[in-house]
Amino acid sequence: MSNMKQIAKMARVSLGTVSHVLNNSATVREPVRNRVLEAVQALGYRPNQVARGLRRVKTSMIGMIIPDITNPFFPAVVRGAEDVSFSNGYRLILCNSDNHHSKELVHLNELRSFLPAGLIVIPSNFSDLTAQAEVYRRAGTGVVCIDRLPTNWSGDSVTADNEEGAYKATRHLLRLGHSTLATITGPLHLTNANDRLGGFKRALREAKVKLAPEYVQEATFDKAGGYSKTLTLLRLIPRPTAIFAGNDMIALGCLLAIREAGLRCPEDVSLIGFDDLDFGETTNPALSSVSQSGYQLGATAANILVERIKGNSDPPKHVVLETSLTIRSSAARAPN
Amino acid sequence: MSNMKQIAKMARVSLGTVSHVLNNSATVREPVRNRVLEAVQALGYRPNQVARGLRRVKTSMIGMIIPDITNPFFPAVVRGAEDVSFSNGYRLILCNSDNHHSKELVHLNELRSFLPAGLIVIPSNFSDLTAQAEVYRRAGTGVVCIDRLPTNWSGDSVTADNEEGAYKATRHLLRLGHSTLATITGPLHLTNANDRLGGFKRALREAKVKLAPEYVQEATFDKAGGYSKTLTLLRLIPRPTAIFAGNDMIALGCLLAIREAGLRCPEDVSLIGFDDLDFGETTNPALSSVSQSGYQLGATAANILVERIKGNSDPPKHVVLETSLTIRSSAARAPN
DNA sequence: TTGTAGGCGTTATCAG
DNA sequence: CTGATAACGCCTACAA
Repeated sequence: MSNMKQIAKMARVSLGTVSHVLNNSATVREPVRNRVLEAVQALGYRPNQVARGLRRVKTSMIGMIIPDITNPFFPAVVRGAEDVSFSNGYRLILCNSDNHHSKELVHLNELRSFLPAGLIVIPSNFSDLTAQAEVYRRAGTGVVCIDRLPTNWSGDSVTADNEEGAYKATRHLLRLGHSTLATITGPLHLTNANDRLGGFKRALREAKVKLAPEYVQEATFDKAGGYSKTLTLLRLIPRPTAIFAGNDMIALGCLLAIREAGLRCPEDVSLIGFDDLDFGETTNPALSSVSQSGYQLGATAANILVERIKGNSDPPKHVVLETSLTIRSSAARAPN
Repeated sequence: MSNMKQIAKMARVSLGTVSHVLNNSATVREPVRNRVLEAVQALGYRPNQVARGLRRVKTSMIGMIIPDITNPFFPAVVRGAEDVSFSNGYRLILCNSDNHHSKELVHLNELRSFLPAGLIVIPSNFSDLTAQAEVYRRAGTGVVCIDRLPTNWSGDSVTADNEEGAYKATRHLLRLGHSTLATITGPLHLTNANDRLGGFKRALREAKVKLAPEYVQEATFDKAGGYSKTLTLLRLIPRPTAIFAGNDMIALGCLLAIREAGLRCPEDVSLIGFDDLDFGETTNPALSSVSQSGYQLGATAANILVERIKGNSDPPKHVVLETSLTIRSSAARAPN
């Protein structure tokens, strides 16, 4: 790999001049400039990112910490972030926290020594990142939280409009004539799970539909959680005729449990999920779901970071992305 | 962030000594050594990875180039790679090639300037990485190809036993009494797609079952590909009673097309996929599929890389991972 | 407009 | 066993 010294020699200029034309840090006369550019071409020179990072005290890498890339909601988020990072000259370092705050902290701490230009994090359970983010901020490194917010978060954030999405889904159920509704939420210490519950409750309140506490079940954001809590719900009297699931994985568990209980979806119990993951199209019945763009979540976060890196120091941004209801066949009119 | 100079000052030793205790590059007397370690503790020192990388001409990052993290087979691969990388002190830089060889080359070229310790790549379409890999190899950087092999690849590789997996699936179909079989393959210039076709053909040959060329359809590795080629297959006379799909995404498309043609799976046409992705459990009918571990694919590759980094210079390794048949309900006895 | 030189934090070589 | 010191490749005052 060639370096600036070789370029300088070949172009018969000094090292500094090479740097100047490469970074436009000083106007260099055309002929000289051209000689440098030609040498760069000839040697296939590319700046050594590591040396540059050391000198600038900031590399062109963006750290991304997510719970688990294996969870089907996250790949799109990562892709969105990677795309805008890449097109702005940044690379993504991917870290999985498995939703453990301790692992998240390890990543946060260790990533610092890589001098990333910024950080995108989907907080783990019980996350409080105030202290760590402050360390980064002091080093001039932006941190943006997405999808859910850690406690006390006051920095940049991008989230979906979870409350509104849940509200729309619940209204849809209500309009279909359901009056015994239930919900299986994600872990309620997660802001997204909690906001969705809020939207669900608001819709019921507005429709003056009662909600007994047993009809709200908290689960983990996965199939197993949805499955077991659905079994619980289906034993209730009166049995709910509609379930709003905190996300599609939970909804998948619901579907399994409903089938196993010898009931039919949507004839006996209607179901709406959240996230609108790909598999929803091909479940039986096809899953109605609140659609949010994971891609946009990641892309928006990366964009904010790029702005911050460029020097934007506006007060923290809190972007809230729209959600919409995708109607398929898992929600139908309430049985009499 | 503290640095070695501060450690040295606090421990009243020279910079070099600090380096020696940190890297065990020389035996340092207990008391001195302890003073250093204490200072490290006290200041919460962590080596600056960027400076270290510059000096060593090698960072502790592993580059990973995959087609698209959004394709449901790849997240597990990435996770496997990330896990063993992380536990060995390496971080993963994730790049998406979208299966374009040109984008893959851009990544390959640009990643060099980050001085990665190694590279894991799932080759794109029509990939020939010989030249690039040679450049890396000369720099002492290992490159391991996984899942499918680029043309002329002679370096380290990890793949699934695609031929054997396809063979098992086809045998299963044969044993169920099918005699008019068809397959929808992935793009046949991809080694994995081609190997699967090979296994399919071998099973038929051994069973002395004829295979007319129209019963082999090549498609892209996705739902759309499976859908349109299934429509083609179902128009054939005699209509195939069993389809072996090149992967689960294709199988999903098959399912849709079969349904749309007014036929039933598995009563009218049996179906087996490849990859055994999560959604296969919840399609209707649940999808039988050849199971391969994406996680192992990634983890094994990372392990090879770690060995190479440690200095292992054995001849290229070609690890082939086992595949197994997961039987669910999409394949049944042939209709009379 | 161009060149010079110091230093970013580490590691490695080589004296002592 | 420990300490100086010179790189690694790049950027940026500052000088010329």
